[in-house]
Amino acid sequence: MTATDTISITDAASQIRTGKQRNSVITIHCNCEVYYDGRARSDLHGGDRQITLKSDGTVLVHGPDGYKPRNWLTPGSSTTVSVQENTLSIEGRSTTGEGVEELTITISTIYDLMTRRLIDGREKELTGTEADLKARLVDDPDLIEDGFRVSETEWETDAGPVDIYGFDTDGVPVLVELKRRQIDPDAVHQLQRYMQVTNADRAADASIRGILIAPTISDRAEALVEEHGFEFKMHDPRRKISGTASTLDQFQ
Amino acid sequence: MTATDTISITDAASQIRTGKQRNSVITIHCNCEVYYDGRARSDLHGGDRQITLKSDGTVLVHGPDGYKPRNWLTPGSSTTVSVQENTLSIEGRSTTGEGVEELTITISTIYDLMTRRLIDGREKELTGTEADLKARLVDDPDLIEDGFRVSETEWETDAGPVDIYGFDTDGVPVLVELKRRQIDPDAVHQLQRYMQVTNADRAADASIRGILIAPTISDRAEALVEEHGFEFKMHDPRRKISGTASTLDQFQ
DNA sequence: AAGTCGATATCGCCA
DNA sequence: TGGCGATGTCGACTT
Repeated sequence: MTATDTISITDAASQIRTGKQRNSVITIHCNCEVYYDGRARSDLHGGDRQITLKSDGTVLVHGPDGYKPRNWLTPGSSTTVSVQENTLSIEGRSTTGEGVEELTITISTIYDLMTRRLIDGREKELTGTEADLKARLVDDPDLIEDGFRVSETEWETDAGPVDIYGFDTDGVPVLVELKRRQIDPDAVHQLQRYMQVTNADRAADASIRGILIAPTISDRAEALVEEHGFEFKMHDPRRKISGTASTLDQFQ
Repeated sequence: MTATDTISITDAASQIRTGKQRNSVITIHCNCEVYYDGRARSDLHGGDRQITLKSDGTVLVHGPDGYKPRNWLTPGSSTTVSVQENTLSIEGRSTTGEGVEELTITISTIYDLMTRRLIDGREKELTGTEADLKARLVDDPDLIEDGFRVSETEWETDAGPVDIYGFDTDGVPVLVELKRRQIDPDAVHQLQRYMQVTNADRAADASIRGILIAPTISDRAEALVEEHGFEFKMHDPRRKISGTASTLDQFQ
């Protein structure tokens, strides 16, 4: 046994090779450098990281902080392991995307290593998405506006699909743009383009309304909303839709 | 010792608590269910996963495949560990973002567990980004167009910052929009908005050019480019910029 | 295969 | 701190 609390390079190489053969997930705590060349190029200096080799070829190099990996290879990559004098190299290669991507991990010290065959389905129930919001509004159009009548969802135009297309109580056509997050200028411009191509198909003076539905709106976006004569309605993607501040009470 | 190759719930709880106190990264291979409630809501059924508790509060629940975690909490979250009859619960809570987010992991079996203090700086050299491309074009404007003169980068307009603003050999103003990836319709619309607000500040008949620079362009985007009278120039973010197909030879 | 768009996007920059 | 755009975005869905 070695004096330090680490795993020998040769032991680690053996375990990694066995794990790969068994389609196991391999997780390592180590000190390493990482070089990446592909869509971009990066040099990650020496440091302690967690390395994950998934059974679908994914490679993740995580630091001790942050949501995103410091470096990675996307699913479908292939990896090889090799032993040098005092280092263990893991070289990954991906050709699934456009062009070749390569990741070279040079490990100087291995603190911990574990391999395990992980079996997991993909079943996950997720609610609170934009699709859920749309479904609820279609199911109960009064939430958009009293007497609103839905004509079509994902209504195709030359500028792309409109989330909800319908008519108000006066029979005036309405384009509805949904966002589960804050409305930014892009969202307003998107609605603006829908309005343009839609109006182009109609009499020039035909009236048509544009409504944006989201939990919040940025200042710049709000200015654009007023400029274009659109309307903004608050909503909580987790609850029922609300009107603007002045009409909030009716839904409380 | 137990007959199966697993770790006892109480042992695991002890190790996790100790690891958290030491600001270690904790990595677990286990069978678990995960419930999330926050910006959305999700139910992840039982399966084998890799769980990572980072020293900054980040929680990641990875399956055996894919780049993205099945569930997660962003940095700054706090976690508590508790032991039930036959399960180990890790409950995480984040209040850093807008609203509260909660993640509940119920572990039925622990296959492997390791904790380690990982020390890593944030130093990483990355090249091939849009910023790099812009720097190279500013450094050598002839790459954009022979005789091009850069006036400003990130030039602020009412529609947002223009990547590069300059003049061609005839003194005609040029707005340049850069993308390190393919030009999509959004990018063309973005340039269109810059053109609009810029032209609004000038004589209505003042000429001004719009150039999009990217490695490729989608069909729909190309149609928009022609419609608006813009120009598209190919570039390889890793190499030197090229002209359109007809002028490619001059750079070969 | 390519295009398009949503995301519990995350992340960094700058006002 | 909020707004805004880039990301080696990823991933799902449509054509």
